[in-house]
This record gives sequence, C-alpha cells and structure tokens, in this order.
Amino acid sequence: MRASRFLIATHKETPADAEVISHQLMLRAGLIRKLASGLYNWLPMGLRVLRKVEQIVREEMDRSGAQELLMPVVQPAELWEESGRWQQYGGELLRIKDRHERDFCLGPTHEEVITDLIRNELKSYKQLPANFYQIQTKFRDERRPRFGVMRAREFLMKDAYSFHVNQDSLDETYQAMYDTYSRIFTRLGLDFRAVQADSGSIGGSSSHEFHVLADSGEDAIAFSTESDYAANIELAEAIASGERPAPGATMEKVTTPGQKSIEEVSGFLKLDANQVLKTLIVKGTVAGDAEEGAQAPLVALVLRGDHSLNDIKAEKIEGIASPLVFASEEEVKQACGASVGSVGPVGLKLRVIADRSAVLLGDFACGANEDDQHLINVNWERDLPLPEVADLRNVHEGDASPDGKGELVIKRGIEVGHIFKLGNKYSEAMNATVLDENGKASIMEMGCYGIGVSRIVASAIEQNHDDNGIIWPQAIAPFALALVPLNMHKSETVAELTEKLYADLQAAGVDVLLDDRNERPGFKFADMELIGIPHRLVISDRGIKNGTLEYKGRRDSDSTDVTIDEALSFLREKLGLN
RNA sequence: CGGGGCGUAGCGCAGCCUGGUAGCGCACCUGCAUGGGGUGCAGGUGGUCGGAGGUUCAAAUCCUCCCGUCCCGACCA
Repeated sequence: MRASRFLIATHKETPADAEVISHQLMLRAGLIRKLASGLYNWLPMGLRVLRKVEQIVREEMDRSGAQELLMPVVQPAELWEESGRWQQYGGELLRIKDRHERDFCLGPTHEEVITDLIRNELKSYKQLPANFYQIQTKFRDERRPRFGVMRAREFLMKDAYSFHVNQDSLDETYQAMYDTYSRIFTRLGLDFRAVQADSGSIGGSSSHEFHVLADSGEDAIAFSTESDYAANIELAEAIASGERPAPGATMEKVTTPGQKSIEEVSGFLKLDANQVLKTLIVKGTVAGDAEEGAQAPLVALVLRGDHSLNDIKAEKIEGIASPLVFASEEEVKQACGASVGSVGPVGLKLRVIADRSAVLLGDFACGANEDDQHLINVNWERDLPLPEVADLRNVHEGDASPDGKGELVIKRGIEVGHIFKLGNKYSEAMNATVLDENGKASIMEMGCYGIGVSRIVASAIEQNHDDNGIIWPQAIAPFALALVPLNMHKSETVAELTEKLYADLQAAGVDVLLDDRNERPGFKFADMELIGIPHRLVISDRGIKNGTLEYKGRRDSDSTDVTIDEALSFLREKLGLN
C-alpha cells in the first residue's frame, strides 16, 4: 500500500474527551472516529487491525471444529419473551418497533436466536456435539459508554454456542474452548490470564473470564502467589482463619457525637478499623407465602470495618434481593431506631448475617442502635448471639488464597473473553430437544463463548505503547513494515531502489506500507511510530552511497545498517517469514 | 438514573465576567525555499459561536428551556 493513496488520518494533538491511552492513540493514529456516544467509525487503518484480530479468532475457532454462521442484528421480541429475558434484561436491551408496530430488539447477544435455529435444525443426538459461532456486531445500550471502543454500545464480538446430549459432552467442549481461547490470546501477543468468574445475568453453572492485564482495566482479579488459582474479585472467596479471642472487658456504651463513618468512629474511639464492625441494612425478598403487597423485610449485613461488601456474594444469599438494594435512611431509622452511622447487631430485631472475619472478632466496637452512641468491648455469644455466617466481603491483597496455597495478589484486567456452561437454561425455556438413543426427546445442554473483538484492539494498545504511540504486536499490526524513503521526490536513486524493494516485498507477501508522501523525514518517522508499525526500513542517498539501508524495530532504541543485498533476507528473518 | 464539567472552523483552545467588526495554534490549499526527527516565509480556504425562545437599538457574551458530550457512583465482550 502506498501512503499517498491510503487514509493516514493522524493528529498531533490529543482529543480532549479521550481519557485512557488506547482511546487517545486510536484517535490520534487515525484508527477510529466517534459518530455518537459509544458509536465509532473504523477508518481504513483501524479496520486492518480489526480484521487481523478477527481472522486469528476465526482460524482458531475453525481449528477447534466450530462452524461459522451469521445471525441477524435485529431480533423479534417473541423469542425473548419465550426465554423470559424480554422482561429480565434491563435498559441495555435496545427495543425497537417496526412499521407494523411489532416489537424487536437489537441483539446484545444471541442465545435466543441460536436456540431457536438449532431446535429446528438438529433432530438427533447423532448430530451432537455441535458448536456454532459468528463474528458480528452487537448492540448494548450501555449506561455509560466510555474509553472509546473499550466499552462501546456497538461493538464487534465473536460469540459461539455449543449443544450437547449431556453434561460430560459440555464439559469436554468447554475445556476445548478454554484451550482455544488460550491459543487465540497467545497468538494475538497479549499478556492475559484466565480467571474463575461469576456467570452473571447470562446464567449457568460455571464460567471463566479471559483478562488482558492492564492498569486501566475495569476489573480486579485475584491471583495466588503459590498456585494457579485466579479469580475475578467478584467471585474470589475470602477465607477467615484463627479463633475468636476470649471476651475481655465488660460491654460499655459510649457517646460518639457526630461520628458516623468507620474512619470517624475508629479514630474517635482510638481503635483500628478492624476492631469496629460495620452494619449495612439491605432489602430482602418478600416471602413466597406473604400477603399481596407485603413489604420486603430488611436484612443486616455485618462486616469488619476495614472490609468492603461484595455485592455479588450478598445477592447470592437466599432471602436477599438481587440486584442488591440498600435500605433508605428512613427505613433504617424505623427498623433500627438509629440512623445509618449508629446501627449495630446488638439487640437488632432483623435477620443478621455476618462475614466470616466479623465473627472472629472479640472486644469489638459497633453501633448501639441509638443516635450518637456506640458500644465497645462487645463479644459474640456473651453480648449477642452468634449470627448467620457467610462470605460477604471482597478479598484484599495479602489474604490467604482460597485453595490454601499462598497469598492473593490483586491486579487489574480488561475482560476480553468469557466462557460459560449454560446448562439447559435456554434449551429448557425454549424447548430445544433432540431424540436420544431411545427415541425420547431430550433437552440439550448448552455452552456459550464470547470474545470482544473490537475490545481486543483497544486492550492490545493499553498493553503496548510508548511516548511515541502504539507498538502493535506483530500478529495484528495494520502493516508489518513501513518503507520510508527520504527525499524520494528529488533523488532518482532513492526512488528507483525504493520501488524495487516495494515490489520485491509485496511479492514476498509482506504487508508493507510505502510512505511515498512528499514529507520531511521527521514527519514520516513520527507518523509511522504513532501508527505503531513494528518494523521500519529507511532508504536514503546517504545510505545508498555506503551500500546500506537502515532498519529499526518499533521497540529498538537504535537503528541497524543492513547492506542492500542482504536487506530482503534480513527482513524476512525479522518478520518471521522464513 | 443521580452528582459535576464542557459545547466557538476537521483537532486543540482564547473571547463570555464588563453585550458593539469572531480570533489564535495545528491541519488543509497556492507559491518559493528546505530535505535525517512533526521545516521556514508569504498568501489563502473554512465558523447560522450546540438548538429554540426571551431581554436589548444591538447577544458567542445576559436569562429560560431543550439537546449533545465527557468525568465520578449501580452492569458487561
């Protein structure tokens, strides 16, 4: 490709509304342009990267035996009503009506469509297992799109859905997808980790996320220092060890005027935050046999002051509303007799659930359920009954790993892939069956497997950049090599040699960008570095005089002279073509 | 959805407080020079100042409403 005939839409200045480095560089390097919030145009340069990512994903999916198909973006509401998600799915599902006033949505995912398709096409257990995938545009009406294509409303996703006669078969394909994903992210040149994850609203029993490690990542993931344990912090189990100390001094009420937060109370009482309990009041679920319109009961969640509540863990507890809802100020006041800053478990007439670490405390402080009053030297069993115990908190760095080996370290990650065992959630709701060996209709087991293709482009940049711009991993660079002639428009020698090299490199199958623009050297160098092309070859009169060309890798600090004769084989080596 | 910021040329911004000819840098076009790290000089193109209403002789500037967009908290590839 000749740069003079290709849209190189680089900018010197950083757009004001781009926060993270990948978004800034994607705009500056001319890969994308914003159309509206969460909606992006992919310029030719960006599309080349996107297509390369897509192709690697496609090759590995094909290799795993999955079959590619393509489903529509627009989906009829009836299917979503059948699965129950027309009501369940929130505002992220963009609902639209056609000219006949029929309800449709823009697909945020395709479980319904694939299940409908497959229940009609697959009739026999002999056709299973089968795995179908597509690489297609998804639409999710995100509350807050941000970070460019990292969290866009419209984005490119590879989604796959597998169908099975039984759990064993599902387990097998799930493992195959796990391995396929690992190969994909390795080929993409990304530093990634597979972690245990919550299966969230898509449902199902087991799931892993694949995260690209980056400080700007929106997720926190916990790893063991000693084992291969890795989990999303949403899921990572908090282990409590040790025994509760014997009670010391007698429980006592103290006045704590205006002291509400844990920091205030612990500071005022001259205690560490881990000797103070915090009590959070959340809404429960209405009991099944309750009268119509009955109020949801409130539940008290008790944690150590230095710990934070893990919403996901709380939501999973029977009798707690999901999604988690905190009680209002008034509700707390009414139920506890004190405002939020002075609530505690002693004498509380609510269901109390305490975190594992919280029940190991002795001589602790907590709210007295009277405004501006706290209790000190409180002890479980002596001053109040032992409550229900559950894992309620987020793990901290340094906590014991749940598998008993080593400690947890916490890093940030960008979720680029997610695999789920769906079980029969959709196949049962939508009656997707095949005939088994006995000629009996049997509900299929399902798995689903997603990769955020457009998000991968952004996360690759988060992981690979410097002050001058992007540094593409070889596998997904828009061009492998930048051919930069200096003074080409004046020097016939340079022009001639450049054209010859360009032709030879193209013949050798190299993705080469010839910067034939009539610009000064510094201008071209800066552009090629901003765009992030991994290899650069400079052709100049100065070099030709010595019979050399000048090579520089994008990460190299200095360039290397290569003789003209050896240039091609040298480059083949660098580009990994031999 | 709650809280805050910002909308002036393709991009980055000034002007607004104190109403009176719409500006600067980058980019773009023309010419000359330059030719190894975003080159210099000269000349140019491009804006219904987010939209609507109001106040006023006069509104980018003051007032009201609306829209867009970005950032901080509940969701996901």
